[in-house]
Amino acid sequence: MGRHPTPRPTDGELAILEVLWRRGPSTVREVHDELAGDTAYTTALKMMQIMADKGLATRDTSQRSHVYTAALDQAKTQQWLARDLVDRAFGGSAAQLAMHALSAKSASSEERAEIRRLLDALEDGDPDEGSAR
Amino acid sequence: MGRHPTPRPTDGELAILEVLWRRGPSTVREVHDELAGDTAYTTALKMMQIMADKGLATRDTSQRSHVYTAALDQAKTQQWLARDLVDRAFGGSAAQLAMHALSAKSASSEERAEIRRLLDALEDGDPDEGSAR
DNA sequence: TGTTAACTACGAAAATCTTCGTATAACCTG
DNA sequence: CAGGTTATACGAAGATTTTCGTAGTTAACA
Repeated sequence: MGRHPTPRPTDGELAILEVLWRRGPSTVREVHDELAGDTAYTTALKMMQIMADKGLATRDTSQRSHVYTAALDQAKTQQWLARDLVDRAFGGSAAQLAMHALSAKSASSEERAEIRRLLDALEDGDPDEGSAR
Repeated sequence: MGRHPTPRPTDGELAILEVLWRRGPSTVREVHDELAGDTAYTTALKMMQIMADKGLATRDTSQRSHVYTAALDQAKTQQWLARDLVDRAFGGSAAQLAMHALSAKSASSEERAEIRRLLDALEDGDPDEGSAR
């Protein structure tokens, strides 16, 4: 089974995942109704079927209306998307991505404080780790 | 012509852009030789032609061997990729992306210090801007 | 109970990505 | 200058993404 390393979700899939995260397990109808765009019902259906095939979502087919659930929670997915971009475009440096993101779109002072707290926590965690691999 | 909003570079295109950034303006042969994978010369050629069509790269055809140049420098591209991911998967919050990236792949103490300096600079720039926009 | 409504499955089309083979044209070299 | 080398152009195939229409099935209800 799933010998795939789980592919990166496409834009369309990400939009559906967002609905699943917000609503929790949902039927195609429920997801389709929340999707902003004006796509046909069967488009959402097909995408969700493909997502189940790929392992991006799981589905319960015990009822007539199948119920889909995101395979990974939002935080885990965000983490993996962040790591993926770090590897593909930032030479593996998370700090580089963090800084480019903050430069591109600045954060509120509250968010900045939160980042400082995270940095403090990392500081405690490993006082010095250099650019380990 | 190219009235495209400049599409996101694909994985293959990003690999080529990385070579162009490292080497500066280069011919297809030069890029192909540096590309890790064992793809055919004409594959690199085709991709670079498409990149020129899309506006990801420009090319000088005055010589027999055309010379390609990345349209955007690495920093600008990284900034736009970061912003793009922030919008697609982090609800527009750069801070969220920054934190997920740092959690997924921690940074060295030196990098952490650099991030603090950036935060300080942002602090000065706009003492308080909340979640404006 | 016979229609209508709601669902899933299937197939297919248009776009884009990635991969090359082949055809041509231009350049060197002896 | 002939023959081999190196470039670009073109076209095409297989995969994937996004989009639906249609078909067939199950459920609801009047």
